[in-house]
Amino acid sequence: MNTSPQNAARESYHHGDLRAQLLEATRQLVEEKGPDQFSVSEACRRAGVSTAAPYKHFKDKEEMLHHIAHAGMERQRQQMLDELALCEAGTLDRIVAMGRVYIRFALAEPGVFRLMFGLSEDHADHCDLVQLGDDTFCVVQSEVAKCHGRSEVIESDVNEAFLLWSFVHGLSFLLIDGKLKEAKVPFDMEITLLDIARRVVGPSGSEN
Amino acid sequence: MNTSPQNAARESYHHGDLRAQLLEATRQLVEEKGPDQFSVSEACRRAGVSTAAPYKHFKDKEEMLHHIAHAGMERQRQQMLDELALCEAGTLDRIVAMGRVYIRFALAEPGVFRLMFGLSEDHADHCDLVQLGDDTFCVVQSEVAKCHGRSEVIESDVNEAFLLWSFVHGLSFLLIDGKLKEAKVPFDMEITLLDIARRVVGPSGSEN
DNA sequence: ATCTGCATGTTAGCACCTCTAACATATGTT
DNA sequence: AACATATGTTAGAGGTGCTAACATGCAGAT
Repeated sequence: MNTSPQNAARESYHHGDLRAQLLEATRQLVEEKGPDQFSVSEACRRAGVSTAAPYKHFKDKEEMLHHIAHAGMERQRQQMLDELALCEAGTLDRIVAMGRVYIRFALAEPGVFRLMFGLSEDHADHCDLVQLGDDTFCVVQSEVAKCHGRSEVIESDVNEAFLLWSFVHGLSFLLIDGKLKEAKVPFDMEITLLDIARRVVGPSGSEN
Repeated sequence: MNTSPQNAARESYHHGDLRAQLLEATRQLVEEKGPDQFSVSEACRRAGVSTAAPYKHFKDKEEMLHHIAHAGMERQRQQMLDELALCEAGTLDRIVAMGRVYIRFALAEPGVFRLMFGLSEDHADHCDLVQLGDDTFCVVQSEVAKCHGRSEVIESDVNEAFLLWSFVHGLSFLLIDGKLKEAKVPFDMEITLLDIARRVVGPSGSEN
């Protein structure tokens, strides 16, 4: 807790803010090198501590990454809520806005985005991540229902929300994996999102 | 080249079929543990050779995984062509069939599927993977055009094909990541695919 | 048939990584 | 002041990717 807890060079034996600084280093490295290439050692180097230090704050490497993924989901969710606050209620614009935020987040933080969804889905332990994702999904369902003039979510709303989610999720991955560069697909994000919203939250394609 | 190149216990100094056997072990491990958890050492153990042996056949770990991803793409592509051969030309069924194969492959071989798309998109080196993906994507474009009664692919076909790809890609990942378990989305694959095909390769949602 | 070259296996070892144990130092409670 | 606790350190075990140097066997030239 000396002059500058930010700087690596510290004068006191104790760090003062190591936990937060390790998490920040982890987040940066996940972005720079990708979740796979992240190493605890490198985060330690960046924070200016020994390689054993993190284990006073985190159970293991997985737990560090888990925190990053969790924070990412909360950031993404908050961005959605912020964007929704700017749109008129019950309009397709709100659907488009959520998709825009989803994809914008993926493009802005591809490393964290990959972590959020790529992190092992091994049942428990990560149930808070699953919970956060579900919460966000529920917001989408609710918006779809409102577009149809309903205040209650019915099964077809769930279905349409899930179609929308699949689409933006897939588009996000194709974009950050660069699959659309070579395939020379000329597309405008805003138009595409509106197009999809119209096609999905519109006249149904089948009786079901 | 003795009695059984399959069995780990070999009598001769030389293995006879190490390259193929290492690739098979790699494929198995990628499925069992996931691409991240795969280790060359373990593949060696499974093939019954020392940890240095693979480097007579492959440049590095990355190259081994690359082969698995490549083989996966070819398998997926072949499955698509096989399935297409069973469908009547110019029908939506063909679109549905391709989506079905895509998702079925992801569910059957999630490890390889992740590898196919998760493997570093670092420019060159993997250009053959990109090429294979593009080839498959071109087939989708062509099928979309045929559904519209065209023999030539025009820009709107590319766009619709890309919407379809995004959707099945996203759905595949959501499924193998188990995101749809907790969200209790009740859906029938065949109906959903047909639904999407109708919505996308149907009346456009916007003028563009 | 033998010699010799090359492909393909081995062991040894470096550098790096995760994580633990044992020890050191600062902090705050009594 | 004494002590318990939190949080840092060094040392090291065990795993991993990969290379260098050496060993073995196959195959073609003489």
